[in-house]
Amino acid sequence: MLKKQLSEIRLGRLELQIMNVVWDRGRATVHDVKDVISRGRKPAYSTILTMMRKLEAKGYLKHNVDDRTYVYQATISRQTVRHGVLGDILDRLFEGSPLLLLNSLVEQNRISEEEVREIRKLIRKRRKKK
Amino acid sequence: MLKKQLSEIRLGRLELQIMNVVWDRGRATVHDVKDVISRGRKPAYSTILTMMRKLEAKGYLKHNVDDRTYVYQATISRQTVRHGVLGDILDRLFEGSPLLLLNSLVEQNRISEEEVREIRKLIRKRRKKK
DNA sequence: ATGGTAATATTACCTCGGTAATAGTGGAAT
DNA sequence: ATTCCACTATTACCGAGGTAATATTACCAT
Repeated sequence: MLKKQLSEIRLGRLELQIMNVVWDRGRATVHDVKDVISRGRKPAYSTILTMMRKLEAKGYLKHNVDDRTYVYQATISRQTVRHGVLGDILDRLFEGSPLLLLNSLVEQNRISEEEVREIRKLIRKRRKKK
Repeated sequence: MLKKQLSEIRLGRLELQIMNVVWDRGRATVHDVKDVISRGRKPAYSTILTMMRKLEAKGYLKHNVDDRTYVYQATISRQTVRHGVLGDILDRLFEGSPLLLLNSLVEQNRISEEEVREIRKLIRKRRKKK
């Protein structure tokens, strides 16, 4: 498979914001993205345009022309990027150990008993599917 | 406190490798780091040197001179960086939801019943400490 | 046909991580 | 005193993410 190594997926802040909008909406124009993105200092239309072209050049987006307007869609799934990025920081910052990562989440009070119950559910569901 | 926002911590691949060596050893010279880092195309001594100077300029390292040689130490803890980076991708890629992140780990088969048991232990331990 | 409008295309620049060659410096050995 | 050695300091460059002004294009309305 020609599929790019997951660990090679690297997206900057703005790139990821753009991808998030496209993922959320399924399809999005430059204007759509510009309208959604608001973060203090909002990027200009031409900035978004440039970045979306670059994302397309990198193969993360593709576009169709609809009435003279480019409508972009993602060619890589959110899940794929999530897995790639997570695996990457797992390796680089947590010695490849999910437990260390989990521990960090616990220390930040981001996991409580409730989340633990949910995880168990997820695991059981997964086991059944297999 | 003047403490920099955690979400602003951004370390490149090589920077993180260097920090990892310094964290592991407590203190390290440029040579120490160079000796430890080996990743296919190994960086030149002067590359490590430059990066360590930059890390010091950014406030992540400091040095003492020992017999004419710079001995570096970290000024930011591994835990702090872990929390910062994790919080960052949590916000940017997982809608701030630890559960979505957990789900991603489960999908990658990085969490099984065993890890779940460990997490529960961690949480209980944490609760007791408080 | 022509001018306005709404889109994309082009171009240029900044910052930063990464890379490394080369220059400088100062103690040690002869 | 001179050379060598082992460091650090300086300098320069590349690629990529980010930023945006400006140019171009092409439809549409008059």
